[in-house]
Amino acid sequence: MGRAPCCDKANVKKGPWSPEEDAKLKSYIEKHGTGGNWIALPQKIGLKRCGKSCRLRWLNYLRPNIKHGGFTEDEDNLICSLYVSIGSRWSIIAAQLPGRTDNDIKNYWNTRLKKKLLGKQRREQQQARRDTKKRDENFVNNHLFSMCPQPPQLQVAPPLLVGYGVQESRLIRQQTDDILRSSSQVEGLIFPNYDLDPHSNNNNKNPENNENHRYVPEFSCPVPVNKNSMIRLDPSTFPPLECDPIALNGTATNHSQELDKITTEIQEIMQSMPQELGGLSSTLSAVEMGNNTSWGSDINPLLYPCNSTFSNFEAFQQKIQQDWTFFDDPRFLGYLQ
DNA sequence: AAAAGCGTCAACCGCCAGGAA
DNA sequence: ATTCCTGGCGGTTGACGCTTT
Repeated sequence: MGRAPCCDKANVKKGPWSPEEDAKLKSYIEKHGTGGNWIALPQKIGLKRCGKSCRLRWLNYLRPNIKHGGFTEDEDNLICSLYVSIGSRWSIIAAQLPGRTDNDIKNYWNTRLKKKLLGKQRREQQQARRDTKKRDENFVNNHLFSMCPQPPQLQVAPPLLVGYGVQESRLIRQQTDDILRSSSQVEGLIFPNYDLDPHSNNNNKNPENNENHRYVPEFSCPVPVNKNSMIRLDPSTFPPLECDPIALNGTATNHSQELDKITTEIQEIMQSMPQELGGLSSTLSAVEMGNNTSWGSDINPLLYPCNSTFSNFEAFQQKIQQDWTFFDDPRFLGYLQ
């Protein structure tokens, strides 16, 4: 049995409000207030409207000092920045914009601002990718050795863990993310989280999601490597290559054994994780990865503890090449640029 | 000129939290 | 402690008008 309706739907008018209805509602509320009970209000006035409808009409249209349309540049900026930080909590956003209603702001965002912001973001990201690529090329070509007058002491560690790749099911990714998030041993991690993707329908529904995690825009991940974590999973545990990743999503629950194994593995690794994460300048290659590659929304968290020291760049290169051969795995094609 | 497509926005729907009974 | 009711909220719908084909 569903919930009882708040009013008798059959005897209630729906659709646009007439000027007469507006006048009745407005004059009553101006004289007597709402009486603290919207449901009872329409009967008192003699309006064949649902109480909720009256409330909405008053709050969004009839109430004094309401501004409609004509958003200023400042208001645009404020809405955008609030949206980025708190998501679609329109009532809170509206509270920062005198005279604006949450409904108006929501409509304005959905019809105009979103497109405007996304267009701007896309242009900035394209530019940032070009700039970063150039900067890193310059850095590697011209400055790396000049910055190290002594034989460079490059601290580097192989990736402790290698992330699940594009072929993995969403469920596995979700699970590993959840474990990483819930680990209190590692602080300051930034978790690329598709659930906070502003393009997603489900984003930001749960305020808890926003407390400690930052949204990392897709295709643009200037994430400091030392604040990330990387998971190495044994590629042999991955689903077979010929699996269609989309189909896999639908059947991921059949892989419960595999999930359990991965879960245990990750938990063990998290327990042995150092409190303080390293990640000095020696994480160059990883930085390049983060800034230069097309991670897309499948970006994985990286953890990069420093537990090795190299006396020269060649040794560093060699070690990196060994450790990162994982990425030659065809399953990660497209994962790196 | 008519049809199709698109953008806008008022209004509705359904869920949830919190307070009253 | 539980149930019920209401207000508040965010997502979605659909009417309307404008633009494009």
